[in-house]
Amino acid sequence: MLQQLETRIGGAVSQHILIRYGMDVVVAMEQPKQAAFGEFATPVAFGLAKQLRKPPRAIAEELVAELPSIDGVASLEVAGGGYINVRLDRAALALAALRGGSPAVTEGDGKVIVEHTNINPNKAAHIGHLRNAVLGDTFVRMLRASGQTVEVQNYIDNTGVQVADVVVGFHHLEKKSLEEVRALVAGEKFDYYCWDLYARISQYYKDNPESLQWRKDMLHEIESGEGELAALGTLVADAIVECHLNTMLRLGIVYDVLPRESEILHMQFWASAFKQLKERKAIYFETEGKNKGCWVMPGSAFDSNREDEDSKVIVRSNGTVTYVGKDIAYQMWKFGLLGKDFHYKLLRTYGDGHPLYVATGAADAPVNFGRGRKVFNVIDSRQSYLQDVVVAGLNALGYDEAAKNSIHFSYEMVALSPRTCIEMGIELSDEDAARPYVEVSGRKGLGVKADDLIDKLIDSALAEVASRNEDRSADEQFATAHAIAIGALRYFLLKFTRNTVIAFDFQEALSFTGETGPYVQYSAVRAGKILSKAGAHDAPAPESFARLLAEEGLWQYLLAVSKTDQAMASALAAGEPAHMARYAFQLAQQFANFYHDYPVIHETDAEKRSFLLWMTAQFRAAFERTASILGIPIPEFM
RNA sequence: GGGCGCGUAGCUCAGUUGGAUAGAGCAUCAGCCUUCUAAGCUGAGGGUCGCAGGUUCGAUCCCUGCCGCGCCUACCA
Repeated sequence: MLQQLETRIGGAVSQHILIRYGMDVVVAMEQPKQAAFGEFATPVAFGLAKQLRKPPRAIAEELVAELPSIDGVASLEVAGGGYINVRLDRAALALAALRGGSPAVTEGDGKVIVEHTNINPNKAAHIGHLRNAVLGDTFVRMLRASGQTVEVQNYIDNTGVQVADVVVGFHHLEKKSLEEVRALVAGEKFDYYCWDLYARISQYYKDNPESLQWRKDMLHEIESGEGELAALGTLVADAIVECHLNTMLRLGIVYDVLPRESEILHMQFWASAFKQLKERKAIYFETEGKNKGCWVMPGSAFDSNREDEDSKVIVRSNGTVTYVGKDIAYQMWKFGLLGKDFHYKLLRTYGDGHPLYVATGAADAPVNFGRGRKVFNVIDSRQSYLQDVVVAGLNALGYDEAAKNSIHFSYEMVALSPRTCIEMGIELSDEDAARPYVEVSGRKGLGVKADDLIDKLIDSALAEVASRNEDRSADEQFATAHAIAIGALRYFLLKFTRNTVIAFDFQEALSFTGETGPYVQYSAVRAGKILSKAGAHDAPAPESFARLLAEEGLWQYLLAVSKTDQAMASALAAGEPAHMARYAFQLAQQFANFYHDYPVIHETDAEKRSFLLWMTAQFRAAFERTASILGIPIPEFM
């Protein structure tokens, strides 16, 4: 509601400038550095100064004197060299909050598709995958909270090189039969087993380059979809997908549909895309040079600085399509531009009844996916070049709208701090030890597994919870520890802006104090505790608002809880879940101060006590809304 | 070589389309638990916003050059 007020004030000033000076300007509203300057400020007079040939301060004074009164605004003041500071009508804001201002919801005009996670189904998920999934999931929650219809896709590359490599490992290195691998799948931590096997086969290739032929042959077997080895590939990939879904579920991350590469192949999505690309001359057949015999996209199509010689191979000389080619087909499908569709079957139903479908070749479940208006691909920034090629493909096909609405929601990688590498017993070269971080590598088996990290967080939280809450049952303690682990992990991954490389460090990730998820949870729990202890209470008397809000501290707290929508709007506009996380932290800081300054339950002034309880409830509501957008659960106790 | 990104306190990072005295956490030091949970609160120290120019009334932010670092630049994904 503060959000709407800000827009309204900006609009009123803009309107007045248009009438008074005949100038159409956008009035920027900002938050003053100091609370003493008021709630909003605009430097609009500075911008007008040059054109009006008047000092900014004179213009500001003119504006303040002539502006008609604005609803919800108590006063306007000129400050500094020409700022216009806005002071709000405190009681009016409180009254609006009491009546329950509706959260700002933008009307969605079509489905938004968010694709995230996309882990190769050949080994356990690691910390880098978690950043992708948590960013994607949080962004989805933000979009949904703002009223948009969102479909969450998790693409499964179940026929790619990485799966083939692990199958090679099972077949050639371990000489295991389908049945033997089936037994492994039924056991514990199959994804961990594959993690090690993948590292082994990668090393084996390195030591025995001639064995790379195994990989080529295996890819053919898997792509054909027939025979024992293809069955082995399916077994491995499906089992690992289950592991990943379970890992993500621990963090509250769920999906709507899993499109799969195997279906893209078998349903010949690529053939349709290939036909269109050829017809529209988006790609051409290279007859000379290093790419002779390939279908390529000219470099100038996806990068204006490139020469056409820097073309990107889409179809190899042996006739097989590259990943980018398949990705173009998949992206076309997302917009409903391919003229083909998957069929689906129900893969699982989540605890809350939410169904998850997986793509299949034959009709089964009567559901539809795709046909999005806007598509966000959550993919790390190392793949920006490939994402450019995909968009260029859409452009070349004449799908300008789709190209414009294809958004690479990029983020930097998660690396490991040298200290953490040493803790994990990873040997570092002198060169690596001197760097600020060390890149993780699935091939080397170098990385922090997601489940290990979650386990470690739960253990650490449980020790703390148990020592503080001896009277609680083991189940209750565990539930809280789990919530704290999720809160700590999700907040840790969200507090960095997207283009910051995270140097993962156990000590920082396991911290529960300071700017962390548990700090936010702790504040929310404390607010809940006050409310439950106070029991039923009446709404505060509106007549008391003016008196109580004259107290600067209380006014600042009311402002803080009223800023959730603003934080959301900012986070959404910037595409930065980190902004939402920061707001959650600031809210927690505000509550910590409130908690310290006002002994709510012990307040003797009845009117004030009623108001303080109401304020506590406002805090609690803001926490619940914000935490749920961040996917951070609030435990019953801490 | 080219493309993209980064460089802000001892460390890790924010910094709202250019705006008022550049912020937070950690770490360090000094305080605060018979009062709704100390996973907390208060205070202190700590800055040439990589360097040099330019644009502007005003630059951490925009432009140019330079220095340092990272990623990408495959008929891998």
